[in-house]
Amino acid sequence: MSRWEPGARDRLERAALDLFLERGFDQTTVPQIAARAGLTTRTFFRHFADKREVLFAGQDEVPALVADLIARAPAAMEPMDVITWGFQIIAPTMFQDRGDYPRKRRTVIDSNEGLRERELGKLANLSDAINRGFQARGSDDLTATLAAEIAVAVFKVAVRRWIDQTDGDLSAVIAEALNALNALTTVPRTAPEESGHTYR
Amino acid sequence: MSRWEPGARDRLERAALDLFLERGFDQTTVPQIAARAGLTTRTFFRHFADKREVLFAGQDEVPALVADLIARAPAAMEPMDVITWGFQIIAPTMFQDRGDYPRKRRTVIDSNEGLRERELGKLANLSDAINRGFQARGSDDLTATLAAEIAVAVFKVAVRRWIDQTDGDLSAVIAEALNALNALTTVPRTAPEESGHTYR
DNA sequence: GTCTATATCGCGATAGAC
DNA sequence: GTCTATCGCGATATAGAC
Repeated sequence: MSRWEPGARDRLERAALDLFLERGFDQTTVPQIAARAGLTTRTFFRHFADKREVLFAGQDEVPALVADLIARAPAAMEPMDVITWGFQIIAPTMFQDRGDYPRKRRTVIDSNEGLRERELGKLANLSDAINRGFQARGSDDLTATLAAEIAVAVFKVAVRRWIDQTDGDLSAVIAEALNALNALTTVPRTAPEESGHTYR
Repeated sequence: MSRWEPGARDRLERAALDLFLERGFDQTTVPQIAARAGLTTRTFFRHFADKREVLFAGQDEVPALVADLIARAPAAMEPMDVITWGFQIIAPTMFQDRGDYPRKRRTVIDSNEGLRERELGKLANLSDAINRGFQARGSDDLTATLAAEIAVAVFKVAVRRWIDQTDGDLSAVIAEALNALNALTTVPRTAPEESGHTYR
């Protein structure tokens, strides 16, 4: 829609990922990324707040989408069921047809402390949105916060496992993680006690 | 023990926290911190990898300590019980006699995205150590990872609540969080089913 | 798009402890 | 002498200001 080549943002993302894989994140400079995309350093920073952000493009809309989803869940559903239900809805479409991209991206992120931190920050934003979603449904602060943390933990663990195993679909891995969580939290206590269990 | 004033590291930490509170994290420069501590910029970076690290001094030993604790738990204990047991042991001594420091520190960290990310990174290190600890006890990878995530989530939520409420002791807040977690994960499902529950 | 501040780090020197 | 903490200089890239 202008005199510039379209898809500048996209070209920057690709150039960056390629360079990160070729020479490492630290060894790649922003001028190098910009040059490979046929753009200037200034343009890079117009599109991305910092060098790390180029690996997290479009992720800032996710929290709002998930919040919407939670708001749409049947009102009577308990938090853990909302989580299970929500995963069933979004898992099938997540990371659809992204080819090698998720794996490459993970390789780069895992290789750098700063990138791992940035990813955790993005997940924390997601957790906050989920937290607010549950509070909007009437959960108390503590319950909503814990539920949000658990949802994100399951998501994080499942996605990593899904990427590690070349085959399989994400829904199955998520179901597996939810089952493991269930087993973990419902296992009989070493000191057996009644249902109204209380930690002291 | 030398011609230099001792406690350089300590002075840097104090100077940094004070300046961060006075003028904000971004508005504070490393030379300013060093100057207030009576040292040079170069010395600051010899003690701390970057400007953020000065707020996380000594936290790198925590994962190893927690791993030790997990290794010492009775072998028959299930993961969730190890977590409860572990909290009971360390909670009473955590943040003992730190006065205003935890609250001031939290104020600064909450005020800056980069600092929040760094904190999440530290907690991820803790989670990894716990994960390995559970795997060493024989838990499968998925169970250990989820248990570690849950432990850290409870810790994170509890500490924040403890800081927010001026009074109260940490043990009580942790117990409260564990109870909420228990309620969250054992609540009857909306579609009631038998004990060997499986998500699909 | 240009200019600039400053975070960050490599290297060599120095000063006292042992 | 060795070891360690510190300092001073200089270089570079990020990131924000203009």
